[in-house]
Amino acid sequence: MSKIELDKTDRKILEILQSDGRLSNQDIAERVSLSPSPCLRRIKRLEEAGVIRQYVALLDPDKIGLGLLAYVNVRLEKHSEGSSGGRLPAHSPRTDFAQAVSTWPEVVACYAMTGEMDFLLRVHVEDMDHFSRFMMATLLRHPAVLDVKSSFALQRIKETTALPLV
Amino acid sequence: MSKIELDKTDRKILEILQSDGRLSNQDIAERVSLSPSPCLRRIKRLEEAGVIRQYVALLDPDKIGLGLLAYVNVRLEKHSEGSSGGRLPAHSPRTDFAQAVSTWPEVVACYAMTGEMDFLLRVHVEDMDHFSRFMMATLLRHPAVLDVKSSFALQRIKETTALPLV
DNA sequence: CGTGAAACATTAGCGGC
DNA sequence: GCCGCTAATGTTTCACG
Repeated sequence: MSKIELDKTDRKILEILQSDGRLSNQDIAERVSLSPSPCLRRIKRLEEAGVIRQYVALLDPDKIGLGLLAYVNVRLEKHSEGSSGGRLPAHSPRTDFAQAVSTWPEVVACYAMTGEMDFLLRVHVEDMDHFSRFMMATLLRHPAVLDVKSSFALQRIKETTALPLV
Repeated sequence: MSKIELDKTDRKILEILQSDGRLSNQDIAERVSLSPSPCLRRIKRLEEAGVIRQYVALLDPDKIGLGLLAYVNVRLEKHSEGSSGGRLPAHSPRTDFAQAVSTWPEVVACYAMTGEMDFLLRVHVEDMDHFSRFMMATLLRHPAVLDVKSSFALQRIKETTALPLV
């Protein structure tokens, strides 16, 4: 569940796989100056420990017609529970909203956040038209939503899935 | 550069590769009811067209000691250019800032945004201590930065790199 | 689009440091 | 403990029908 011990070679392997997840074990082995079998054993160990969570292909949003990236701050209605003490209710506005979000394909990420706004959503859509349809027909129609503030990406300065290896 | 024509089979392939980027061509071929060679030809075409941008391994931030995810809104100083008309200056606060951001490993994403705040940064760090060091020693020390507002992720409701295929 | 064959990659077992 | 060899098995890739 928590932190894993990584030596220099492990970090090198992770760096390589974060930048090219399809390199062959042989190539990786060569780059970390190991023979294929111990290299593969390390990779397997990292996968089983959950350090490597998944291998994926990253697509270009523009090439598949998703030209607009929005970040939407959402504030939910305050639910006055009152009665049942500190217990988490099975159907709070929060859990309802979290469940709904998971089913909306436009929303690729959603975090509960500190600060005034309760949630931050990352939304990929075709254009403003699609975005406003999503807002009117889906997000603003959800009963738990109190208000929202949207911002749109004008320019991608930096964007990587590779985490810094400390 | 712009949109590419995708048929049903292409979309199926992309969906599969977005969820498992290391599946063998043979497996993919089977799942889309094709034999390996036309399947490989399609994948190669999608890679060359730039629809598939990259294959990567996704790591678990907690497992490598990056327990804190922050979103930081940054506002830059207003630069009074005045003289040189509409031309983009080679050293505006904006381009300086964009270049600096690219070199900070904690910042994994940065977008220029609409709205009051000029930039949105996604920042992965170990803990609050590391975060406040990053703020004091790096972000707030940059001459172009006017002010910042930070929020922290309390809970990951949804997080995927897979884009919805329209 | 599919077949087949050569080139290449993966992976388990075993011995050595 | 971790490394590297070997050998069987499986995969990719391309010319050709």
